[in-house]
Order: sequence, then structure tokens, then C-alpha cells
Amino acid sequence: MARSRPTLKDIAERAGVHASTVSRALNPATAHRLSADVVAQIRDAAAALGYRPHGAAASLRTGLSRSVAVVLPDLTNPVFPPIVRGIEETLAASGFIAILANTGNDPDRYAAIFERLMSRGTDGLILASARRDDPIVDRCIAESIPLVVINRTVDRGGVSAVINDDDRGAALAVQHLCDLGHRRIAHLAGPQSLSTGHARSRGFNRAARSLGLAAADLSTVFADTYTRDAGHRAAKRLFRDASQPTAVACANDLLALGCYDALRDVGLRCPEDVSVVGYNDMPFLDLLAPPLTTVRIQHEEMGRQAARILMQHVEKPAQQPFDVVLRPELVTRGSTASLRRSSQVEARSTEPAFEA
Amino acid sequence: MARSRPTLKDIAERAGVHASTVSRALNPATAHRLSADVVAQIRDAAAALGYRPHGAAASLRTGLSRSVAVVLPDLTNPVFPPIVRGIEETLAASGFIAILANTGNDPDRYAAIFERLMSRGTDGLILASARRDDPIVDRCIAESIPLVVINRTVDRGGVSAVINDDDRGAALAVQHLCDLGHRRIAHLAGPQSLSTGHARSRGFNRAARSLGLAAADLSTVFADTYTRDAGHRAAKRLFRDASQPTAVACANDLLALGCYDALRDVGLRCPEDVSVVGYNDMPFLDLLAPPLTTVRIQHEEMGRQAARILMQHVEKPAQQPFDVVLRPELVTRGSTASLRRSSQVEARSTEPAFEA
DNA sequence: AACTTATGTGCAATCGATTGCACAAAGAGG
DNA sequence: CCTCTTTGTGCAATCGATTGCACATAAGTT
Repeated sequence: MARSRPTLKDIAERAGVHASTVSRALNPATAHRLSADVVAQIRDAAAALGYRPHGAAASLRTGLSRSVAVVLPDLTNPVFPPIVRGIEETLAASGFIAILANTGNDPDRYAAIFERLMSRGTDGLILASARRDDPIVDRCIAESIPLVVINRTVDRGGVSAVINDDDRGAALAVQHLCDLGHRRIAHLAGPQSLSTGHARSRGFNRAARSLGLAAADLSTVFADTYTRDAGHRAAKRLFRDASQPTAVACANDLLALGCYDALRDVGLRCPEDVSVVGYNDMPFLDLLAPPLTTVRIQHEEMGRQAARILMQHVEKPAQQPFDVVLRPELVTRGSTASLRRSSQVEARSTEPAFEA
Repeated sequence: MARSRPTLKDIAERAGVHASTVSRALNPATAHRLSADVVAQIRDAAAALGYRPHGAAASLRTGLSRSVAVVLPDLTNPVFPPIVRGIEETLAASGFIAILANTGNDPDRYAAIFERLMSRGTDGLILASARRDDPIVDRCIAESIPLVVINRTVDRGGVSAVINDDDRGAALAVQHLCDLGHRRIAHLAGPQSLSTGHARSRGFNRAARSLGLAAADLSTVFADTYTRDAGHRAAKRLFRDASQPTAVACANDLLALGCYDALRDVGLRCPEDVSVVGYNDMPFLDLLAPPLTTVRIQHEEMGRQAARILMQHVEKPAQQPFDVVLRPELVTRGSTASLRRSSQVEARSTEPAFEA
């Protein structure tokens, strides 16, 4: 009944030419070597038959699949969807397809995913899941598999990376808090095994030092994952001490949400008692109570760049790796307030806690 | 330098057998037909050489790629990431890979994506982007391409679908508002070209009628897309009239967020002046001001079911299509309040607007 | 002991597209 | 008019894995 898909041979028969000619006619890169009328005839025949190229066959012969894998820890972290969208759109515009895989932060699954992707003939990898010391990255380099790390980078070189200037981003946050008059500032740090956690901590400390903040006024707690829950637990430790900070710079928005949770636990208000800054500017932060001040990164642009660079590596294997470092910016919202204003608000505490 | 990937032939040579034997040894479904020691020897040789199957070659021969495409309107709509995660995890557990594509609600792009996916030898499609009348669905059926629609379904039959009981979900929302004493209830409806928009509107009307609400007290405005912005525009119309509703049941959380925006525009407060209910229970609604009461759907479970069903269709083409209808539940949060309590709060308006 | 059946492995064709090489025809140059 | 290019197309091998068929050997039957 359902006649099977037409092949090049079928088109060739219909157009009265050889299959190889059809192949050349249908490939824009080789079509110019044929006479125009033959090409037209073949195109017509192909259209008439409803021809669809057979990717697997082409892939077998050429060794390329025009598919790229995007590996990330967990898609439900809201920072990733815009990145993935940027990647997917850019790939699609060049006829590439995007394969998606979540590691769930599980090294075994990470390794299994890698194997599966490689045996599926993926042309290259975009890793948003890289740790500073990442065995998969090492393997890709050893096997010269095109690779781009995104958002997070690795300590070793030899890999193209699209990242943010996290050092600077953290500094923006500290500067902002300092401008508002805060001196006892805490850092709710992310996992130090990830370049983002590490770089943001470093940026925090450098900035604090260069602003002349006293070491005794600074404190740092570490969250072991970038989750609201881990942020909650870590932040609790922060508010247990006597030397409570008046401001917290968080390494990530989810951690900041956890910080909100902790503040609520101990009965402190944001921003009246404690200012909070996040990092990433994930969607809908403007609707929170209070709207979260955060460091904005260029999600979609990161994705677009990474896709573009990866395709370069795929199409030109000799391409040397390079980094793209994007500039973050501070987005000021309601979760940060000046010390002065904070105390005023504190004085007349019957006021609505948060205003639009 | 870099010796190319080992093939079955290489393993065969090393193990002193024929390539076909290697193929059988490495395939769990056929390995039992070989003697145990030959299998062991071949496995060792394969491991020693670091063999990785060549998916494209297998795919060419078998016609199956063990890859499934997930097509959705826009990944940055927060309702999708959990669904996609459920899909991807379930597929991965069975050795399938997930290809991701965003249509951006653009019919041309949608069609192009379909062509690209098909020529890539995708085994089947999970469509989260289906309209009630969807040409791509028709084509899949015509070409007997395994297909599952998810979240939204189509009017025509003949397709497996994993959806929610939207009728019931909408009824839960209306019932809740009614229980709180609301009578002038509005419906902020979604696109009627989508089954969700349509079913939720129907559910709203049916429930309102069966609760004995007066037709004059009810009103409906339509948003043309499921976006915060469209919700904002539609909700504005709602509050322009004299006969303002005291409660709004929205067809979607993003529309509800737009409703928040509109309330802010006209200076009405939620929930004191107007109660708002969303739909979907997308992440982080609990952190909004006020936390959004909404109808929760089982995101991940939908994804898991869809993946499971699609794999069934792929592996058993004779499988008849069927529906899975999941049951939604109401999640009560701060955006809804009883009429009585609302007026009380209104009376002493110096109180904090929202409490934890 | 001869004969049937089961079991394990090899052989070779096949999937569909691509591409180096060969070659015919047409045009250019002397 | 003959040779030398250039241009356009065909031929056939190839990519790597799978699988129906054939066949040899071993096991079981009478």
C-alpha cells in the first residue's frame, strides 16, 4: 500500500538521468556543475515524487549528521530554556538539529549520555554542564570531537567557551550594595567545582577588597548545588550568627530564592532588614515579592554564539578554540535598598512591606 | 594519527570471527543464539578496541533511529521544561534520544521543522504545539508516522494524546471562586484554536451554569496567545467596564501574570479587590506577590506518559492510538480570597497587603 | 550406525547517498 | 582539420551494520 519513500534512484529514473546526477543536482554546492535544464528537470521530478533526503544514508557516507547535542544539568533550572532556545534557533537556521540531554547532575548518567550521543553520530557537543575539571571535556579533546562549553567553563584550556564575565558581574553586585551603604555583606556562594561558583566568589572577594570593606564584615557560605533548597540551607547558616549581614550577594537566582525562604524563616524582611542580589536574571523575577535585584546575563545571545561557534568547529576542524566573554549588567529591583531607607521603613513597620 | 573508529569488522578480526557474529553478539536480542564464550570473547574485544556502534549505519539498514522529536511552541514558556524533562528522561532510559525543536508559533517554521526531522529519520514525534486543526498531524497520520500529542490535542481522532482534564480543571477554579463567595466572575480565555483554550472555556461556562451563576454576572475576554503580554491586554478590557468582576479565572498562568499587570495598571489589588486563578502551576508561582492560586497539572508525568506511548507506537506500529487523561488539582495560594475577607482587608488598608 | 534435528557461525546482499574517476561531447586554438 | 581543454554526466565503490539463507558440526533418535 504505502509505497516506500522515493530515493535518488527513483528520481533518476523519472528524470532519465543517473542517481549520482540527481545527488549533485540536489546539493546546492555541486548543482552549478550541471546544466541548468537538467537541474530544473531533476528538481521537478524530486518535488513531484515528494522526495525527502535520507539523512542516515548521507551521514553514513559523509560522516556528518548535521546534528548537535546540548547537554545540561537540568532543563527545569529557568536559566537554561532561553539559552537552549538561542542554540536551537541558530542551529535550525543552518539546517542543524538539536539533541537535548539532561545529566541530572549525575556523573554516570553524564557518561552514558555521552556514549549514546557519540554512537548516534552527533557532530558536536554544547556542554552547559561542564565542571571545572570535567572528564567528558577531556575525552572530547582526546577524540577531537567539536565542543563548546557554555555558561560554565573548564580550568584546562583547549576548548571554545561562551561565558560571562562573572568576575565583573559579582563586582557589580558588591558595588551596588556598597553604594547603598551596606558594609556587612555576605556572599552566598555556589559550588566551587563549577567555574561560575568559583569566579563569582573570586569576583566578590576582589571587589570587596578593592572597595575597602573590612574582612571582618564579610562572610561567605557555600551552597553545594544551584538550587533553591541548597540556597535555603546555606542562607540559614548566615542568619544564625550574631554578626548578621545587612546584604547578601548570591551566586545565582535560585540561591537567592532560597535566601528569601531563609529570611522568612527567621522573620527578617527584604529589603528592610536585608538586601539580596541574585545572579542570572532568570524569567519572572520582576513578579517576586520583592522583585529581585540581580545580575543579568545574555541568555539567548550565549546560546546563539555557542551554536555559531560549534558549527564553525564542525565545518572547519582546524579551527582553533577561542572564548567569547559576554558582559553582564546589574538590574536593580526591589530586593535591595539603602541602609538609610531600610531603617526608615523599619521605623514605620505598619506600612505595606512591598510596593509595586 | 587518530585511527578511525573501530567497526564490527575490526572486532571480528581481533576475535577471529565474522562481522555478522559480532553484530549478533553485541545485540542483546540475538546474543543468546551464540555460544556464551564467543559472546564473551567478542565483548572483550569490543571493549578493548573502544567500540562504539555506528548509529547511522544501523539506521540505514533497519530504518529505525531510536530518536524522537519533541516539537513545542516555545521552550521559554515555563510550562514546557518539566514536560520535556519527563520526556527526555523516559526516552533516555530506553536508549532513545530526544531532538528538540521550537516552532515559535510560526506555521512556516513548523512545516520546515517537520521536513527536517523527517529527513533526519526521526522515529516519531511528540507534539506539544498542536492546534485543534493541525496540518502536521494530518500528514503524520497520512504517512503513518508514530505520533503523540501532548498537553493540547486535536479535534480529529486517530492520534494518541496525553492531556489533562481541562474541563474539570476549569471547573475546579470556578468552584473555588464560587465557594469564596464570588459571583461576578470573569474568564480570561486562551486561544480558541488550541484545545486547551477551548476546553477550559467550555469548562468554565459549564461549571458556572451548573453552579447557578447568572449569565449577566459572567464575562469572557480572549487572549490571542498564551503570553503575559496578551494576558495583560485582554485583562485591561476586563477592568474597563463598570460591571467589574471580583474574580478572574485565567486559562493559563502566563495570562494570570498579565492579569496582575493589568490590575496594577488600574490600581486594583489582588486579592483584596480581585481574586485571580491561573492554570498549569508553572514553577515559582509560590514566590509571586501574591502567590498565585492555580490549577496544577502533572507536567513531568505527562512527559513520561507521552514518551512511553510514543515508544510503544514506534516498536509496535499496529498499536491503536489512545488517550491518557490526567486529573488536575487546585492549588490554593494567596491570589484568591473570600469576598467577605476581601472587604475586611479593604477596610483596614494599612495592613501589609500580602502575608507569607 | 545411519538419520534427523538443533545449534552456532559464515556469506553476501542490502539500506541510500556521495564522490573520485573515467569518458563522451562540445568548444577553443593553432 | 586536428588536437587540447572544458564541461557535463555516468559508473562503481564506499560508508558500517544487519539479516535471510546456507551450511557445518554436534546432539538426539531409532
